[in-house]
Amino acid sequence: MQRKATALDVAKRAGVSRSAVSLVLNGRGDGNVAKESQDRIRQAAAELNYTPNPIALSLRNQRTRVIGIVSDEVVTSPFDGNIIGGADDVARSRGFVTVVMDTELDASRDASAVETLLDRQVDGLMYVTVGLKPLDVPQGMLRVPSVLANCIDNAPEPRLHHVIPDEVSGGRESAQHLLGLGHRDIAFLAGAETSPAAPLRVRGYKDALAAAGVPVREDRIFMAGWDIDAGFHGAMRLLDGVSPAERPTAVMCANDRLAVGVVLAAARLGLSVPRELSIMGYDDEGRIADTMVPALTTMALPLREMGAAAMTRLLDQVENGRIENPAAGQNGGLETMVPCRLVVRESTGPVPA
Amino acid sequence: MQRKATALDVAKRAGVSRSAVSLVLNGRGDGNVAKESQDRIRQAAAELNYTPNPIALSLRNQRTRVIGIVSDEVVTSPFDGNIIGGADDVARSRGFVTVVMDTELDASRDASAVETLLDRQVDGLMYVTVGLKPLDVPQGMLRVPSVLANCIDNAPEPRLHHVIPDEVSGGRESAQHLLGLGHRDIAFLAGAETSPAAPLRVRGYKDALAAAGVPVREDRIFMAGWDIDAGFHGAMRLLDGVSPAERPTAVMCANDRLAVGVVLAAARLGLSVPRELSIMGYDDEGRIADTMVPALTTMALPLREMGAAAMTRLLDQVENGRIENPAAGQNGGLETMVPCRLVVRESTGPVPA
DNA sequence: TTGAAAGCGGTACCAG
DNA sequence: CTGGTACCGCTTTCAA
Repeated sequence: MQRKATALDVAKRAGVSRSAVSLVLNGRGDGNVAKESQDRIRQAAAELNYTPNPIALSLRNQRTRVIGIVSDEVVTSPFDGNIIGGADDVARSRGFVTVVMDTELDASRDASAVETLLDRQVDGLMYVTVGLKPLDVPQGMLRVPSVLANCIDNAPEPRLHHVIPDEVSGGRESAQHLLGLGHRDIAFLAGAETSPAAPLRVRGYKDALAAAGVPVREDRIFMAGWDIDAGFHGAMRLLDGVSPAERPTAVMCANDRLAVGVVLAAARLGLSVPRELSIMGYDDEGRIADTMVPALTTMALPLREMGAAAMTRLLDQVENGRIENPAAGQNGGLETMVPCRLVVRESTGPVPA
Repeated sequence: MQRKATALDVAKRAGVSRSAVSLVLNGRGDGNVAKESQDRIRQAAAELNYTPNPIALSLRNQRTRVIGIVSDEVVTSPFDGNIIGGADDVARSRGFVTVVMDTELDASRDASAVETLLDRQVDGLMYVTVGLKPLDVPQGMLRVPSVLANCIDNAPEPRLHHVIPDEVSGGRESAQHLLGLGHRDIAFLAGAETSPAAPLRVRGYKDALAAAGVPVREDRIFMAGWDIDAGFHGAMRLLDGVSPAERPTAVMCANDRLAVGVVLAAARLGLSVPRELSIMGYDDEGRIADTMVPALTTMALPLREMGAAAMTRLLDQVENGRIENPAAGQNGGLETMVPCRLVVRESTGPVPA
């Protein structure tokens, strides 16, 4: 395959000038170019398989139709990749291309990633994180339309719109599911305070209990961590050597990995799930929650929806030519909250008699 | 912040012409531009914070210093993201930018992703997959320097260089680890035939047994799948209701998730790991193998190294200007195999007396 | 209705 | 050693 056809090639073949080609192919032919020439141009373009060179377009128009996505570790970690998936769907469907740069949690790479992207003239920027967290927004993001997915502008006066999951109601609905099954003693392995998601989910959990008239016991809430071993040890503390009467009948976990640890502990202790103990996860992590034995009831994070919502918002801004950062408080709409979704599988059941 | 400085701005400030600026800043000043002008130019450039516009550069040079990475589902799945991490490290260190497009396993998006990237004039392409697999190479990849990571050109006459893990020796060394601990009856949950990795690991396993003079029992090898439930049910079949004498003393798994299932089954059955049963994983999946209880002994996939090797190879080609695809057999070097790495943790131990 | 020409930001060639 | 100029591919203005 030889060099790609240029507008000049098309013009020659159609016997017109480059300007005519440009006009016609951009829909501004009528009233400027003779109908007949228009046909010849379109035909020639088709024959030559012509598409304009995006680089020349970028240089000329000062717009690239590229959206830069900076992630803390979405690409390299096993989590939350679907935020990017959802974002990319929307971008592609609107004729944009996304380019992803992952800083692998090295905060010093944030600024340089943004600068690189800006240098390449991206039309907009999106920052995505694994797990809800506050973000020190790189300065450069304020120079083009930008949006935050799964993170929140960590500044006294937030400047960027963010799209996040509704963690409070996620925690609330998880607890409600368990309450609905008759459980009254529900422990909560709540992750770690280092993530803002943990306290929010705890708040939801407490709200639900309170609303149901069930007393909240602080000693039933553990901030242990996010991994399998934390779930295992937390569960052992809760269950090992404890008489059935004193033991919680259900354990809510702040993610599915904790729940795996709890299931494992239950197996070690000979406790049947969900007959003797109900266990809930959170996240609906692919190929964990659904393939666990028993399959985990969990609260699904709306990852694709979050990505899609964030990208939609961003592109609206880009296409409306709002080059300036949306001043805070402009219309109060600095936050989009996407609801989580309860997924009932087999690890939860009615409270034991 | 206003418009970025251009070469013209620098030229004006230094009192020279644009051409002089270009020469000096590209190191071709000596012998062409007076020493003194050179200093003024460099100074002016520094003051104005000048960097050349990459888009203009691309248009002019017909080279973008962008490498396109197409992935089947590396971004959106929890696996193998570190291949991209390793590749990106190398690219960045050599002044290239990578742009990743994930087709989310939709093969029909392959070609269009490649075309989009080509259209944007990437200097090279890399295709990355989750798990070793044959790849129907999109036509477009043959038009620029390209390389395959974790996949193999699925054509009668392979055309593209690929970088893959050495699965045979991975399987062999896994088995050798167990053999070394005294195990003689080692079962293997080998994934599924749909992946070429499975038979390769099986071959390594058989090689090791044969070399140690241990008879291979086909009924000890299960092709069950890749997920937790497959591991669980496979293990139950192997262990449940079987007398200690007839039971394997170790189970090798083709990935860490299977191993999680096996650990779970062992817990259900009251078998202590590794005292009564040794369990090995494969992959060294982050935050699974290392946080499992007990932590999994496993065979680590050299993901970062693979990404780095593939990118190094690709950039060498790009920079040597080898625009044509490297004809097969050119120097026999169409394959790079990277060794896996044994990681010993707590799920394996000496064979029970 | 058409085509010539300028300009986006560079690089590289070539007279002077 | 220097500055002018053409060109990369496209859009857009403007004169004919």
